Amino acid sequence: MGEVSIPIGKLARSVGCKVQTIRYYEQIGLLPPPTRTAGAQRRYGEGHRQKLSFIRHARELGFPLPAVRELLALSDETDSDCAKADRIARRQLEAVNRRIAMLSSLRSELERMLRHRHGHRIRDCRVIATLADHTLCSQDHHAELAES
Amino acid sequence: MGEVSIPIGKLARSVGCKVQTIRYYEQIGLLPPPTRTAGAQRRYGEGHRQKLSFIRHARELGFPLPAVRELLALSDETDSDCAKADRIARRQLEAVNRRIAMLSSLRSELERMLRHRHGHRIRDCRVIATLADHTLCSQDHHAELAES
DNA sequence: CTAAAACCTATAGTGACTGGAGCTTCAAGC
DNA sequence: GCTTGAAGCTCCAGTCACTATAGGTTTTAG
Repeated sequence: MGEVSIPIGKLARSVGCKVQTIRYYEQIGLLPPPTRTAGAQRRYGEGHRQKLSFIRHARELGFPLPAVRELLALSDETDSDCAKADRIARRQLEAVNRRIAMLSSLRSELERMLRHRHGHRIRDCRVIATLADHTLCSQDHHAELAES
Repeated sequence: MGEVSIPIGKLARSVGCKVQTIRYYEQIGLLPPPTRTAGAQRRYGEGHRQKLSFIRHARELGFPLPAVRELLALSDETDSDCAKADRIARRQLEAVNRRIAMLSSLRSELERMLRHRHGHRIRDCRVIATLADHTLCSQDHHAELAES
């Protein structure tokens, strides 16, 4: 009853990913190597499951692996370098806010479409225009196109 | 003054992506082929810019290309097959809502961290636990782990 | 003590880009 | 109208984040 210790296949099913993906994350140093049985099979504990689940969700949300690595570091960095953790958290928070803003406008547009659809035949669907809007961008490639 | 007609480099800068990415999207049939000059260089109009901008944002939000293709189809499908467009919109709306929910909880956690950080030394960072939470998942790999 | 299911390593393949080589076209300045 | 450098072209190789396959070993249910 000391540890949970589940094999890789069960872990994979529990977070909804492939077995190879887990081994891949270990290989690139994103997930710490688990203990092994005498026959060299991987056995995972609850900590691993949480971390892996976090990684999968972050990836589904479109965070690139470097960002995931940073977010993971935030919780390991318990209080070693506060300023650094603070910077990371602040930057990721901004990224999260931008994503939420974009998703919100896409959501209203999809909702509008579904509402109007009931009244049949919706002329000019604005789904594209909604997300094409630049005002919520990370990069400032705005005013471009102005010159020449 | 009939059309806008910008070259590929300018288009790339205006949406913040690489020139090659645009050519790649054309190659896989995501972006319609533009007109060409006598010397075979691509010239784009405003419609292309909007579509491309949409694709980039959708990708940044983590939508896979097949989903992007569907969303693009929504606006082309002006009223040819309402029922189909309706299904797509409904399904994508659910995906959007799940994403927003996950991002919202990640946001509160990051905000909490930044608040507490001011009072120095935040013990146990819960960023991981926040996104590790399965209740917002698309897949139902929940109750797994129960058997055996 | 089997035998099927799950695991192992190693390597190759895929999707979505990204970069580079080698050549051509465009457009700004003379 | 000519030049010349930036930007464009095609084609192909490389990267990132997985995903699949081959060929063999370990676990575990019966």
